Amino acid sequence: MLISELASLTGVKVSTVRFYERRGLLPDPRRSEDGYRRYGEAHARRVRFLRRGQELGFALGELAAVVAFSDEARAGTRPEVREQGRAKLVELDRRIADLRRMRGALESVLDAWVLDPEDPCPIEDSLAQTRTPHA
Amino acid sequence: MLISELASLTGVKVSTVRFYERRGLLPDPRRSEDGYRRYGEAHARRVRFLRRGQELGFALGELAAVVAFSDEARAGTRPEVREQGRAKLVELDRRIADLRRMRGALESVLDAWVLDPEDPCPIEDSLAQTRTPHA
DNA sequence: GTCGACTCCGCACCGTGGTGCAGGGTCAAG
DNA sequence: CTTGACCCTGCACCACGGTGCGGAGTCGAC
Repeated sequence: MLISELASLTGVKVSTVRFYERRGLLPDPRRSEDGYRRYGEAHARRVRFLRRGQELGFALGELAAVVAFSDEARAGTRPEVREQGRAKLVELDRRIADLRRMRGALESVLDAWVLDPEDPCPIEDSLAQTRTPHA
Repeated sequence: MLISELASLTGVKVSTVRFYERRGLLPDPRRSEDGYRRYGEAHARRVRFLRRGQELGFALGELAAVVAFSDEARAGTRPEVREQGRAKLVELDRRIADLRRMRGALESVLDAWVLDPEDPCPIEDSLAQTRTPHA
């Protein structure tokens, strides 16, 4: 398929597809005689993955790493790659736990609806543990 | 406390604290005679919330809305505010579900570790449903 | 009273993730 | 053979979320 088809199929703009290609996030497609980019289903999957991953709060750089990792997975199986995968798993767990806590707090605010103005807001509180202040 | 104390307590830079203030994300602190900003625990809670929220993939603008919502909650209880809260809840559920799916996919890749190079990568696939292509 | 560490303000700059435009080519329909 | 809808490249620009710098004032210790 042509670039505009890929774009509309995945809900991104043509310029964004080319941007992903420049950044190496999307493998260079083959070109037809006229120089037009020709895409397949795998490209569409990749673009959807990138979009959704971003919505979930991953940076393009991270997604590039995941993508590289999954390529590695098919190719090789080097142990540091496994390590990275495990680390990502831990991070995902943390993220999920935080979102669940936040969700719970929001729901209880929505339900109970009576707050003492002197108390700290439970939504803010739900994420407020001091964690590694990371530098 | 002074700005640098707040900053180191919450793991952000002094310039970032001032930036949040400019953006209206952090309430203007009272000032001492010399014009220095004086912060309390509530400010620290707010900053931690903003940081963690960002890590979870919320934009500052969204967090500003949540913050405003939680302020509303204490103050008033207008029904459109409730609506927003409900909408946020749905979004959180969606996010959590996606992260769980992604986690599961990553784990199974890590466990099974044998992939047919012809199959689509399960990690990519875990997020690949065509959803509202949003404009 | 001057040193170092802090504060203030304003403004300019940076990386990330796109978006748009100029200037050009391709292609099918009328 | 022109018109419209596509495609190409390169470059400039945008919003977001900060970050740093200059120039100036403040504060505690020596």
